[in-house]
Amino acid sequence: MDIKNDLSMEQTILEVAEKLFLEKGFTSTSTTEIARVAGCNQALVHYYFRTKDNLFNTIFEKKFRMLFEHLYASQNFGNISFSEKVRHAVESHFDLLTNNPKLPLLVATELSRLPENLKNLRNKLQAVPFELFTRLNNELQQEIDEGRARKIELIDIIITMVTLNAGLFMLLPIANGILQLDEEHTKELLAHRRNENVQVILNYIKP
Amino acid sequence: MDIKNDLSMEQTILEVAEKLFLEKGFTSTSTTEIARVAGCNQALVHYYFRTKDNLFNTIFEKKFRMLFEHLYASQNFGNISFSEKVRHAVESHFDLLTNNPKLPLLVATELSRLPENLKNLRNKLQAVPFELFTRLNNELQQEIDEGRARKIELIDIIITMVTLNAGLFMLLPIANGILQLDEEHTKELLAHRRNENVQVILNYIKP
DNA sequence: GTTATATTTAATAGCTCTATTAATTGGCTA
DNA sequence: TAGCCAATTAATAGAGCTATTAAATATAAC
Repeated sequence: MDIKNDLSMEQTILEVAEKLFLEKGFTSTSTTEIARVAGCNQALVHYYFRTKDNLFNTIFEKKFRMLFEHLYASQNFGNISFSEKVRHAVESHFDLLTNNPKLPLLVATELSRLPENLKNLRNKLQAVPFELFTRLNNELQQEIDEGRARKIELIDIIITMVTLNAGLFMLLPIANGILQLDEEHTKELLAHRRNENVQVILNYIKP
Repeated sequence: MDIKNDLSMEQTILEVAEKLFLEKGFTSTSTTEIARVAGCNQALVHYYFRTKDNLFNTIFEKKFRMLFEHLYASQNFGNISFSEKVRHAVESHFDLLTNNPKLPLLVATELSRLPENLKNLRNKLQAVPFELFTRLNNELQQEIDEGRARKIELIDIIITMVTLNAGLFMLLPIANGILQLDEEHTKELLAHRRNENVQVILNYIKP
């Protein structure tokens, strides 16, 4: 049905699998369906990746790593004010999710249901760069000392940002269904909420 | 293994099914396992509920309805200030999720993957009580007019509250895994975030 | 105590899924 | 062209799942 050409079949399988896992989760996606959509025999999926678990973990690890490393990477900016850094972090995180709207739900689902996977992932991730965390913490402390922020913990800012942004994308299909939004209005809603989420965080920090 | 007595077997099956569906989702839960945990023959599950879909929908509809009706019900308070009403709504929503921590993820997962279910649910729900929405909107307008709130839409307050609270519970297992929290520290985190989420919303509204 | 009714079980048909194995095809090289 | 290796397929074992059917057991009614 969905045969792709001019890509190696191994790559095609990976891409099809990623799409299907994101749409339907691990359990509801079968190697049989992956093969059907990729346009190859089902045994080929196992030839390249041996097990369904292997295939899934290959994809999942890459995506999970991306989410995390993005959080660090989005903070490599020098000479702007703290609140501009916060704005940039929120927007950058939001944009990442806009490009990967189904990822938060997949991550939440698969890690809730198989917490032991989280242990493996945790070991494979580079540790949270304490240097970065410390630096941001110092900047925040300075903001507080100079009266530009209320007394607040950095971790709470991060948790608020992540739950707010990821929560929106995880609940978006429901909001769409209830509010009966078409694609155009969904885009508008997202553009609007991007600004609102920035506002929520900035007001949260404001003294 | 988990045989329960002194309840009708039909009720036991319902309770076991609810627990398993919440833990593992629809697809990963089998009627075979439900029967095993309930301590009865697998055919009995189908005797009472005919299909797995039926059983799931019975449970899911009840839970979904609860989530919605709670949102309305938590707003039947007369003589307190608007910001106290907001605080109460956020805390009450948070507490509901504390008692049903796995529900948001189940709802998000199953409705994302089967959007047609959402249509059925939508019809079965009582329509959003416009009277309530209008009344709150009027109160908010008055707050804005009198300078106690900045110019803001009611729907944005609601979206912020729901994504913030539900997002936290959906991501909690991940936070637990990453931060290595035991049960005690998880409780502390939740108690803390309950206050923070109130603060986030109140600051979001503040002029 | 017998009969009707509700509850529960055993057995099984019919699927679909994962994973493996052996055979087939196709391209490249010597 | 023969031979090697990678890519691909056909076939299938073995398992689990849903749903149904018929039989067995318990419960209540008369």
